[in-house]
Amino acid sequence: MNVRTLCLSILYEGESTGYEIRRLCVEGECAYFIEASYGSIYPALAKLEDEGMVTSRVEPQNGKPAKKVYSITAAGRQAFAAQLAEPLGEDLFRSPFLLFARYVHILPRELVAQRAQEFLDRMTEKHRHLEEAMAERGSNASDTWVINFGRAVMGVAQQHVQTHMHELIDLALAEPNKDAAE
Amino acid sequence: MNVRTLCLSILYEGESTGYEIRRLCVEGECAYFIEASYGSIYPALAKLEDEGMVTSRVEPQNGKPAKKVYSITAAGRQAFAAQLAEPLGEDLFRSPFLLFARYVHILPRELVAQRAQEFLDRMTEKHRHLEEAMAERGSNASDTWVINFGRAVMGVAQQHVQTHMHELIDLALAEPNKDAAE
DNA sequence: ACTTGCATGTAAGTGGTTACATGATTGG
DNA sequence: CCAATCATGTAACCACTTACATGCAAGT
Repeated sequence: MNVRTLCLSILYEGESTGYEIRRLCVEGECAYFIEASYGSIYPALAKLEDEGMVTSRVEPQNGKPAKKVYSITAAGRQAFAAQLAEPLGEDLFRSPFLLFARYVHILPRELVAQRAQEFLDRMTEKHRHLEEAMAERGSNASDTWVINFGRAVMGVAQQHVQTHMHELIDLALAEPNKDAAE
Repeated sequence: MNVRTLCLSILYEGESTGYEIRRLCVEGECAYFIEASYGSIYPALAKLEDEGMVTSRVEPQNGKPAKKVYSITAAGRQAFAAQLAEPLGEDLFRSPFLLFARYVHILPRELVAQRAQEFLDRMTEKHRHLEEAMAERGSNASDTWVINFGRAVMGVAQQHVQTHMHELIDLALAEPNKDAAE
């Protein structure tokens, strides 16, 4: 979905700031994987305030710059629920690596090995992250459901790459003469 | 990646037209899941021709409008390979349904059941599509690798939803009085 | 008569990202 | 002294989507 809805969903759970919302998405607890930058979050929050979906208060901090804490309003909650009731957009999976993988036969073996390892590392990291999220907190039941879905999917993805990456690497071009160079 | 690279990747395998490229993506064989509309494909092809990455020839057809068949050039092949050698963008998975799922406790049971079913149907369809792609054609080894990855992931995704969707539905709001209405 | 499929393309709009601007404080 | 973290925001840019414009032929 869009950043607007993302903001409402986070504020639905409790007060937050633009900075924190961004952190939640990038490093974050957001198990359903979405990313947003400041350049989209701050304008979205400002617009939501304009529309009366959220309110803000400035909270000074000692040693740190003041922060603008946003809270969702009744209208905001209603708008969010209405949004969820509307037909959902399609789920999309975009993988530059899988495009890369289709052309390993024209690429040097070394590069393929490196990219495959990087892909595996990212899968492993995401899986580990979800395992952690599960173990840590007493999240509510639906959050748990979402995390478990993610765990299941990431689990096989990681395992599949781990056990089959060498097959992909073997399809790559013979590495350009390394010994001959020296 | 971007539409430009997408076009090069398809033309790398053989001649094609803007119309066909779009069909390949939307309905298509493109196992690594990407979508693009005419509004992005046609300009991308025109620009690639400007840059000498592709050439085109107009092919009249009887009963159908003439089509513009594009072919990749040596420069195009080189540019594509160079593109693949560059650091890959991150794989991203965006699921409106998983956002929806986190808030089932504030949504009517009927709606949740419907959306969950729709989600399952889409998973099943995608999985079936990959199974078909595998069975059908004598695709090359790297394409097969990519399809197998997709099959593995889609397989568990589908199965997980199938076996656990009722748990999610049970978390929904009690359905608003239906019998009382009449 | 109307819709669907084939086929190409443009213009306007959207929903973002990247980079910049600012500034205080803490830690290496 | 420099980098990083906290914190907010804007402006320029980008890729892509949606809707429009055009047109012919075959099927219903």
